[in-house]
Amino acid sequence: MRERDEQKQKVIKEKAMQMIVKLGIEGFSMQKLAKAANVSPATIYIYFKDKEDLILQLSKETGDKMMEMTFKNFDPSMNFSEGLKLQWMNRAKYCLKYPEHSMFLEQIRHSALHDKFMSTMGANFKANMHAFMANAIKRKELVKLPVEVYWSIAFAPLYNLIKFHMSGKSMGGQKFVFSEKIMMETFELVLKALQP
Amino acid sequence: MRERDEQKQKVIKEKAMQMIVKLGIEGFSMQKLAKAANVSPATIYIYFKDKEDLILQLSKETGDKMMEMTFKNFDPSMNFSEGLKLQWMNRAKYCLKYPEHSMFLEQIRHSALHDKFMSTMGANFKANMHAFMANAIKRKELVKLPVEVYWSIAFAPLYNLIKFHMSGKSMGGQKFVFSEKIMMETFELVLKALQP
DNA sequence: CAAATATAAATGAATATTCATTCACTTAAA
DNA sequence: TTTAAGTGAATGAATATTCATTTATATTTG
Repeated sequence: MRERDEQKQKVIKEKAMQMIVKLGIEGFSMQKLAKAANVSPATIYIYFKDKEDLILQLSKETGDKMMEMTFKNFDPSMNFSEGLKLQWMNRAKYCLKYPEHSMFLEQIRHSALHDKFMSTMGANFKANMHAFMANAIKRKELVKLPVEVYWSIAFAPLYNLIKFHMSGKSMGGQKFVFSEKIMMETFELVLKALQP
Repeated sequence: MRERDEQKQKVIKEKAMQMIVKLGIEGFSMQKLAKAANVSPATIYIYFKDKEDLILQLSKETGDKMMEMTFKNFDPSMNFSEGLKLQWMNRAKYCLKYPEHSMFLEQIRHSALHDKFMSTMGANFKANMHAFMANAIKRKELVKLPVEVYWSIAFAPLYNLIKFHMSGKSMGGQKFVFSEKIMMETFELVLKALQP
């Protein structure tokens, strides 16, 4: 019996991600992928049921790693400003260390596959965040508000900065580069909004 | 000489937008569009140079209308909290009145055509926003900060709420419906962050 | 005023390419 | 020797775009 060449699967996944990031899902095809990964189109079908399965598997792995890094060293019982800051740092670190992965996830988020992807995503992420919020509100370190409002203020600004950074420019087309200084300046204002 | 049936072009554009919103750019094709709009594929090429031209024209028109509504009754010399509130109201109104248009623009924003689209977009939008910021800072109604930080705090939370609303759910997959109450609650916190 | 002409709109079928996927086959190694 | 990995070429459907015609109508003629 011949063994699977796991290296081969790795190359297929890497090239698939690169291709989706560069060309969008609309520009991604199995035949182009086969060429880029130096395998026969048929080989891809040994490792993945079909195109959708390939993209979903890739999404799940990437999403899991992102979640793992986001909650590294995090505990829902943490003091609010510390806990939020840790999450900002973790998220930023992930996006800057793996820009390709985070751009890939962004593509998935805006594709027709988004729902199928989300249904595989962590339920304990939700639990974690709720516990963190509830603790912070009880300790009067956070104003009382709906989760959606909380999330929108606590994280949307960070993701927006990262989006500017990724595209290399902000709204007018002006150049923009992310820095810890800019991030912390933004963080302090967000904290001001959320603290009682 | 036979005249162009402008109604026909209108139907083509409407169906194109619907199709892109429903299926994503990756699921959009000229032949499917022809069928949906009840015209011959060749007819589309009378009105548009090619597929890209069609999408870009549609994007430009949609983007222009969005900008127009966003800055309705707005003046950069307005008092800060009033001016920002007006923009929030205008943006929310646009997204809720034309959900299809705003979802379409969201698709374009995350497609390979995004750069070409942005290059056609308003330069006076940039000027407007800068003037508004500068005035507000001078009057000490807004803390001094880089445009990117300003934008990320001033608008990203609103767009995030709208995104939740459009998808009908928030982060955990929980149901979510936008309301003016929720919006104003968020707005007040954003204001707290941005005011000195 | 009506018939003829000119012109561009509109078309359905065709083209050449690319797509996802499968098949009959070869190759490596347990 | 057996088993599954791996293949290149094929399949049939879908893709963007064009072609040779037909159709409608504004203008020009008789």
